[in-house]
Amino acid sequence: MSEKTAFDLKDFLPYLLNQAAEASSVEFQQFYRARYGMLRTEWRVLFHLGRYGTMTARDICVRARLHKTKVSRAVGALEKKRYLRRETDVQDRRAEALHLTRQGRAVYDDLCQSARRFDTAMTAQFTAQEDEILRRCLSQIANI
Amino acid sequence: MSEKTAFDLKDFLPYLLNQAAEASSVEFQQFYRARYGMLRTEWRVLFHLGRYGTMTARDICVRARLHKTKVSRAVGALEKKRYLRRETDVQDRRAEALHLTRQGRAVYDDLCQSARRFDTAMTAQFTAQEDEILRRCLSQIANI
DNA sequence: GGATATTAGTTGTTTTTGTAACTAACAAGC
DNA sequence: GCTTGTTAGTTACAAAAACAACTAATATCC
Repeated sequence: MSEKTAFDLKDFLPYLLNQAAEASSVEFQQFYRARYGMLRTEWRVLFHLGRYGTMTARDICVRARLHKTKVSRAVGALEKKRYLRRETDVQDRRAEALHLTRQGRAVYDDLCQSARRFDTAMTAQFTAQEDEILRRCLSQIANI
Repeated sequence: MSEKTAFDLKDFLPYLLNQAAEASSVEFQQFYRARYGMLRTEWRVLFHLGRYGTMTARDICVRARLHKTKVSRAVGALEKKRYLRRETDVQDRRAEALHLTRQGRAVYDDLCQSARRFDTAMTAQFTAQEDEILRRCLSQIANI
């Protein structure tokens, strides 16, 4: 009988995680989309270049855990917006080093500041202990 | 300078949430996809009908917080798989009451059991206190 | 040195989602 | 009754994601 296995979706951790993730992302997503016409993957790529410096698309794939086609298209879009430039590696002419332009860096700085504010606002509703546990558990689930 | 605003993605709660949500969903998603050819929205709709009984598409929209086009398509797909049937309401001929078939219920039971197992396995890595706080925080973020 | 395998990145095609416009049934006001 | 507005659900079209096949450069092995 299904009575035996009945449970609520709110008791299902993946569901809770998805709902929370979606709710937390909507606002910030609208922000960078409206302001810079960027998609999520583009923001992720921009972030990695801004935060960790020049690297190749492949490096971004590994670090950001994104598929290469997603990265390829995001890089193309960011290039078209003049937020980054590519330079073919002389050693290995398959690879290209990606780096932010001045304009790209300005966008990165702005988005980081906003992200900070978002994070701070979210965190404010929890105690320090809750926040610590929440982040630790999430990191563990995400294998970060 | 960007030094001032530098922060890691793992300090950004929406990012952590998304990574954790994705990681936690992948396995279960592959499961119901491989086994029943279902998409996430279909599983959500099936779940609501199984858990809370006959209702209209609109009810599902409200309860599951899904857009009506998503529900409409999921209902169509589930109907094609013979997991549910619709019956036009005699009072209001716009609305249709949706209910699971015997086969649909069997799938629901099976998926609920699996979901339980997934949840239990995930929870096992945390202490009771961590689990309690994690779920409470997530519910709060998700506005559930 | 040349065949074979790998790797970096792109492009094309198919699914899935998002958005908006639509039909049909009902409700309210006059 | 008839205009106007609202609601349930579908459909058509555009945006985005997923997947597979591709090109070009390099590495490996004999």
